[in-house]
Amino acid sequence: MSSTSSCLVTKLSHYVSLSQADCARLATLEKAERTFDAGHEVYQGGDENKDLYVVKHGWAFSYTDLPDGRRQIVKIHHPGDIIGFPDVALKHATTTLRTVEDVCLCPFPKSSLDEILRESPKLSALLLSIALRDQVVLIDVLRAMGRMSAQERVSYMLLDLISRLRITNPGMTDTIRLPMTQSQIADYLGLTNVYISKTFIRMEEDGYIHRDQNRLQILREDAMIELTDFHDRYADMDTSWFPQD
Amino acid sequence: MSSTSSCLVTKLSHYVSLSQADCARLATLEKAERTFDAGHEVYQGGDENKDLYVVKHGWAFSYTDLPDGRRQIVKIHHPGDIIGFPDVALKHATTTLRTVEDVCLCPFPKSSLDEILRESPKLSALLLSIALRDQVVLIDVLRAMGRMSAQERVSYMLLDLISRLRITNPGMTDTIRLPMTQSQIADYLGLTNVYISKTFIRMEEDGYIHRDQNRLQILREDAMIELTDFHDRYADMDTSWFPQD
DNA sequence: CGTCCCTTTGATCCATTTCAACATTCGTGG
DNA sequence: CCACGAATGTTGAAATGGATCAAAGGGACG
Repeated sequence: MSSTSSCLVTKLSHYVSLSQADCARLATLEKAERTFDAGHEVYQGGDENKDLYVVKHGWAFSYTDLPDGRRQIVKIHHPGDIIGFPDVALKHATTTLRTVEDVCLCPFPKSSLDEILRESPKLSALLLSIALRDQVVLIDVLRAMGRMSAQERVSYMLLDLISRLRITNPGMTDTIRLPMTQSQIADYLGLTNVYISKTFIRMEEDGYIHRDQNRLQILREDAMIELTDFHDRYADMDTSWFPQD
Repeated sequence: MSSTSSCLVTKLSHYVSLSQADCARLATLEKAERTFDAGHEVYQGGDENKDLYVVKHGWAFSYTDLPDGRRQIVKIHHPGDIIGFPDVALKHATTTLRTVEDVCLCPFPKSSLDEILRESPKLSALLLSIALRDQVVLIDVLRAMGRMSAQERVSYMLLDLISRLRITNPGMTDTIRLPMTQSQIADYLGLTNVYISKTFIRMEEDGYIHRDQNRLQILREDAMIELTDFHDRYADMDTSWFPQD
């Protein structure tokens, strides 16, 4: 299995150069493979926490429901992402994982982390950094949810998505495929499907975006960056303090 | 320096038993000590990221502002907490740190983490778990901000605070000291100070809470837990997969 | 005892929700 | 290849939770 076949290695080596041994360690995480249809629930909140997953292709998301049915999507997963990482700290899954489209996932057991922590300080530092960077991103989302209007939130979401996709896909320009429904976008941004529709229409009229099928073009990225005070958290991390192998 | 003098050791050994060597490693993080007056800004978002801090006593919080002044408080820090952990992944601080009252902090350099990652797999696993658990907590906050009413958010905040304080303070019953102003609570919950006032009054009338000076008693904890579908993320973590020293 | 900060109160306003109907797209089987 | 039904998106009217604004109380502290 060559390292180029692994989205995870692609994503992680964007930040720091990895030894052969470390690449091999990561590759073993993607040994197993399972495919799921669109709209399938892979595991549910409350389930015992057995596996983590690396996304090979397709989009998925994690969500929680309140008892009365209100739903909050907390994370959108793309190829190369590790799913279920936060739940490693706890005995039971805190979210439900649902596919957006047909998806291929690579499950691996929590205990694989044990080996990494014992044998590769550098990879440990990288995993820790990813976890901490994801915290920063969650904080950005929190800021959006707590203090931004609908249009600002939508803008923030689009900027975040395109920044993430650019990491593994450097050829990307200003157009993204957006396979999620407006109801799902609403559940991610803490709004309603109706208001997402109205906001998209408004943003299109105002020349911020252009929609065509499920493709979305960002026309005024700079204006949206200013509107939301957006910071790209993905482009680079501080790896200067990492232990050397 | 005995281990009982360290809030950090107290907090961490709640989850897993630590070797003498590991306790000593943690204790060195708390060697230095600085005190700050109430309402002081210790560092600002955008500053170069040099130190982390362990809280020795007093409350503080981290926040970000939008360019037009809207503020979001993203984390409230208590004794034993590590401040600035998420920013380790990045070169610059993403939030500003402000004290709520007189505070004593122990600064230590990022590079101390390097030593821990190289020398103690178990402590590395614990730090990683803390980071991941904090992600779960942020997800809970996100759910509250995205989908809960004002009264539910206030309830969630109070339950979260009391759960955290119970870790280092097992004698705690149902009454907490709440040194934050209503404006600060509003900035944490994505509301306004006016509406926080109205919500507190309503909750007091309805018999959920009782206020006296800056002490707050939770009268109907069970009802509030049900109202918010609250889960305690602090009481225990899954340490079963940790490497042994 | 005056000043400043915090909390409370009430009136009014507005962004978003809710509800309901209608339009469009898409997948599926006949 | 078309017809159908289900899911998704759009539209408009009415309702509402929380924001905004402004003024008045209350407490702590010099």
